[in-house]
Amino acid sequence: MPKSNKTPTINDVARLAGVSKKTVSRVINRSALLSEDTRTKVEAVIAELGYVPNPQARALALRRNFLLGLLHDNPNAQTVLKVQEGVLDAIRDTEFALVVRPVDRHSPTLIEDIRHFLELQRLYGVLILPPISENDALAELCLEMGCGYVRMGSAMLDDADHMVASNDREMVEAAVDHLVELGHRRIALIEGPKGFRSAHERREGFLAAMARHGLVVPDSARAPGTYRFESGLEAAGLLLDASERPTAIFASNDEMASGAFHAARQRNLRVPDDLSIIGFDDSPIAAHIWPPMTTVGWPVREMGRAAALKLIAPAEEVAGESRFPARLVKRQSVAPPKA
Amino acid sequence: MPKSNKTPTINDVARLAGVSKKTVSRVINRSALLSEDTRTKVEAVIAELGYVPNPQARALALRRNFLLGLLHDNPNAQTVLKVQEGVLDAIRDTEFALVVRPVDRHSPTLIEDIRHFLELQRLYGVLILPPISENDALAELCLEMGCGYVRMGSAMLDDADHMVASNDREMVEAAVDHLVELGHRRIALIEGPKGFRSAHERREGFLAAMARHGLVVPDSARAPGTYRFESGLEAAGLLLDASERPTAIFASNDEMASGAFHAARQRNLRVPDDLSIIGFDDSPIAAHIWPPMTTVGWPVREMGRAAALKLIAPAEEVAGESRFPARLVKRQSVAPPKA
DNA sequence: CTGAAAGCGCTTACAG
DNA sequence: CTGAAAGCGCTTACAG
Repeated sequence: MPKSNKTPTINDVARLAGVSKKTVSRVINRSALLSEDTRTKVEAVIAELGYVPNPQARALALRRNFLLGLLHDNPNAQTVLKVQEGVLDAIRDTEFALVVRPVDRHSPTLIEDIRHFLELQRLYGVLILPPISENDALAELCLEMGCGYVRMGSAMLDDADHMVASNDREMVEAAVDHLVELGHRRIALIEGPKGFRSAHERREGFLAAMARHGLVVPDSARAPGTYRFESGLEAAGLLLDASERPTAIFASNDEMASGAFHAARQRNLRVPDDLSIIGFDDSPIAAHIWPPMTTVGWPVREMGRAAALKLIAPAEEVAGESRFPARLVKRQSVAPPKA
Repeated sequence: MPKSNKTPTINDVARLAGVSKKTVSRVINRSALLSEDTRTKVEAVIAELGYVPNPQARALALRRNFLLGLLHDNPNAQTVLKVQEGVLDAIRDTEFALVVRPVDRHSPTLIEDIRHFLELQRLYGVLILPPISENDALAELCLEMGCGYVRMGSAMLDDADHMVASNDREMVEAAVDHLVELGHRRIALIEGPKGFRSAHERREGFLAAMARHGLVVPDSARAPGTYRFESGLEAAGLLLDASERPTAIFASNDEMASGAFHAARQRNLRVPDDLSIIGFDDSPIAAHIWPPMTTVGWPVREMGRAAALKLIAPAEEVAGESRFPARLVKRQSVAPPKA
């Protein structure tokens, strides 16, 4: 018997099962070349001893850690945390752990920093959140370093094994359809920042739906934003002060939509009576602002879970899914336009 | 010369420097027993080769990983993420990485789950966020497992080496003082959930300040909450429908304060003209709600950084600090009461 | 299908 | 102040 005050090692298992360490190793790693008898016998001893392979030793021998990395540039605290929860759902009761790594997408040494990080930590794989998930050089780096990766984003930027995406474009179309059905014709857009694929997708969805309905979008009905609250406030100000005031605004995310609420209030415009507003993300503020905001919600946690499974259990069914539909969450910031 | 296509190991350094591996190891680990000459020579070779010790190998030999863990029960996404940023500030350019571990404080197997986690991952140390940082059994577990730990919280629950705390009680007193100075007398409290130390501290601060000003707090001026938006809405409803309506409300966090804003609006009460509101946390919603909310902000990121430094560099100056003063962030949800 | 030997890249007693 | 040997707990070729 192994000394009971120490955690058992592969040697203890081998001795008690009467096999070599190598055979125990084969059981741990689910090698196919094993007689059913041997496997059963070894598994019994493993269970009896409560043996768990030491991750540090495996990491050294395999030159690969049992760690998943989360690379992000803090787009939104709530999103990052939900992704973390999703990843945790996937790795619960496995030997994997989650390492987080916030980065600065504007750093000139971004790629080199991450290269060093991957080299040092020898991660099993990384999940990359938008907007840095849109950086192809980063994906190539992972490939080159032999590090698994899955990108999260608003459109399929990579093959299904390396991508988990929402359907932003379609959902914004649906949001515009919703406004048009209620009778809105002058619908304005607050755009996301240049260089963000999600901003691009949402704008294209908006313009496509407007075109489909035969509605024109004058320049005065489009305003740039940065995804930040202040930019939404400013953009909505521009939109609302135009000669042809819109009856509805689609803001490319909830934070900017919140800014639009403020801009409306500053002009004594009531939401939704005088102005309908739709946001995107279904972040907490959408439910907590007054009146509660209609917005597009996407399954962040599920996407995080699926992304992690693609990395650690590609055979599982969920791991095969790459497209995750969002949905329109109807609340009280939308009403028919006043006659 | 080592093969240039491989990352250099301690053997390469030893050979080139003409010393034993052990001596190189001493340099890496900053052993005191080393001649200045040897140290300089070895450091030169390390720099030339760009040698970085392999963390996996060190982890195996030391039975300890160069990983910091973040144990939390998702009190607030923004807070968790800011702590992560603070920790990253501390471990930047070190060999440490940050592992996150959300837990469920209500799980009956909480301690056993964490024990297993610590046993498996052999973390260097963990940072524990409130409210689970208030769990003494958890701290004892860390001690027992030989895992460093630092708790974050609203009061000193442990000695300075294991604690980083804000001064919630004082700050709530300051918030009440502010209201009293403006002329408020009927000030109500929305409490945080039972069992949260922060809720306790904030309530005690509130009551102490009211007593100091000689103001009574009838039962009708205290309402329970859960730190969630909905509970703030409900609690404020109770408070505002009481016969002696308060002219100001202190809510124990911003989320509940946001609920109070809604409750006021539902009753056609204007903030701050008819009702002043102060929250706690300085979360994004405080700045984005209308009107912008006066609240207590605490230095979450700095506290995260200090906590991490206590773990990895106890000698550094910042690592010695344990008390982190919050401050009152004055915005527009507070005004003198109407005559 | 199974095993003995060597190795992953470090550190820990133990000497000297 | 410095080093040779053994060990941390696994896996990888290589045999058989």
